[in-house]
Amino acid sequence: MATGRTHRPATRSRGIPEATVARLPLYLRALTALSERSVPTVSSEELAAAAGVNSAKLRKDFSYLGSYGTRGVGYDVEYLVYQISRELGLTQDWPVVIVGIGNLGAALANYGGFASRGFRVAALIDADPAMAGKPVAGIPVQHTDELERIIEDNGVSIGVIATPAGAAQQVCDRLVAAGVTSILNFAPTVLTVPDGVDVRKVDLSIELQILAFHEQRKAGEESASAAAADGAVPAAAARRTPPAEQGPDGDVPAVMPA
Amino acid sequence: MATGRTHRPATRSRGIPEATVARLPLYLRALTALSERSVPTVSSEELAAAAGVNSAKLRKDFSYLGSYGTRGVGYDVEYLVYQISRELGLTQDWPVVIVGIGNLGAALANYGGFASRGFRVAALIDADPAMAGKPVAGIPVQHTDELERIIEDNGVSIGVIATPAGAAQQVCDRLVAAGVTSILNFAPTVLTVPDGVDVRKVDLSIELQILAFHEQRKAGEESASAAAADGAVPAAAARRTPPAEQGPDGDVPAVMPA
DNA sequence: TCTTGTGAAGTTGTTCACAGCT
DNA sequence: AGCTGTGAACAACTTCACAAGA
Repeated sequence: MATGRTHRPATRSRGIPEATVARLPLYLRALTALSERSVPTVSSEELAAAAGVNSAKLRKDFSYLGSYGTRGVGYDVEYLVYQISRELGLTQDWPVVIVGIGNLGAALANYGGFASRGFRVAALIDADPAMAGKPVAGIPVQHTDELERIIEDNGVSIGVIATPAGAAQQVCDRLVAAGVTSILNFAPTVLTVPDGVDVRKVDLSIELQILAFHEQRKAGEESASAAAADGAVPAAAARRTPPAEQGPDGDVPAVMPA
Repeated sequence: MATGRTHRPATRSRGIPEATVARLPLYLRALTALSERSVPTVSSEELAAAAGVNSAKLRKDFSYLGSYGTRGVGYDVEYLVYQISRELGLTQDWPVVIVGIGNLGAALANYGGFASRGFRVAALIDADPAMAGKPVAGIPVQHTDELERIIEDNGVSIGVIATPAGAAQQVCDRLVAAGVTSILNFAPTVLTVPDGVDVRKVDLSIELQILAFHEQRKAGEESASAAAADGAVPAAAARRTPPAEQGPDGDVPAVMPA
């Protein structure tokens, strides 16, 4: 379970850094926008600006994919779109199931960007028998009893969990047992999965807490942390202040692969 | 290391690593669960397991907050809950506005975990006049025209954007102009903000694409990347395969502070 | 004895700066 | 002349391994 990182399938670029993989969708989005405006080529500087990163990072990222640019000119937009899509596996069809069709599940089912790239909502699954048959985003909700059959019949390998926290691990176990090997978890729980299964998590509450941390720092910039380590709960401090000198820089995980 | 830790935690936390900050909410959740079961103390090993990290990392993380543990014993659950809450700024009240009350915005408004820790939905805002006055999650939706007044009246410093991509930047600009300094962005766009404003983003599509990347790797483990860099689109490859030896290890950003 | 707290080593990610190609 | 691609320096983060202390 430790780092079994000794695979080298010979050819150059096996082993794209995770940080790079995480940015490829960003580049792809920016490139798609350029493509729609029929822009033929783009420099690392321009593309980096559109994606919100710096150009050195972008060039380094692309260097892991191969030498797809032209010195003195830039990158061919269409070609890059294709290469990145291929690298991400978006040239194939990914059937996805969403489990837990509450407010969030319904929102996800309705989310357009879903279908836009290779992803197809193969089924919506909910534990509430009253939901069964009701269409959400044009797709009839099916009961949890059908879960295993649906996974098998559709060759689903990616599952989205949008259930309450209490049900998430159990749903996860069933998904994995049925053959799912990638899970996107919206439930506020840590999921335990066997090796070989990826879990990514999205947690609103965690994101807000991280923002609150920085927000608090902005507020108390010079007010020394005098009454600090004690047990005394400080009476509500000032909430709004003029923005501090500088926001923090650098990205942060919100994710937990297995 | 940097922190001179002799007797008084005093100026403890100048510069908690971002990676650590991002994990504090995770620890807090695990601790809260223990607290509810009236567990008095917990070891780094146990707590790490509950939070889904390894114990060395957890101890290192806690060491940035101060020496809150007892050697040979572990950590006092209640005390740690308080210390982390305080560090994250959750001992104060954070009024939050949600802009864009579509499927997702409504889901967020209904999300329970919201209120559970210091966060309070101060207002829901939507551009559709037909929505105005309608209650969502018990809170009446207000029109975008009111945005600036709402921010001011409630001293809001955290805004959540759940609008379509096209409207996000404009909404963001207005939020910032009105005094918001932290933004959680669900719209699939890169937001540009002035220094001192934090942006975190949550993007379903990006998460799925990252999963697809790893999923593709699992499938083609030994099929050499023969027909690789060419322009030829490979006919849909096998989709399901037995899990590979090892899932990838290490976390990945899904976020973009400014 | 047991578990924390932490230097030191190792790993991954970012930025610099410039050689090399068009 | 301009822009990519990349080695090398730097910075952040993680893991190791063990001394210190309850």
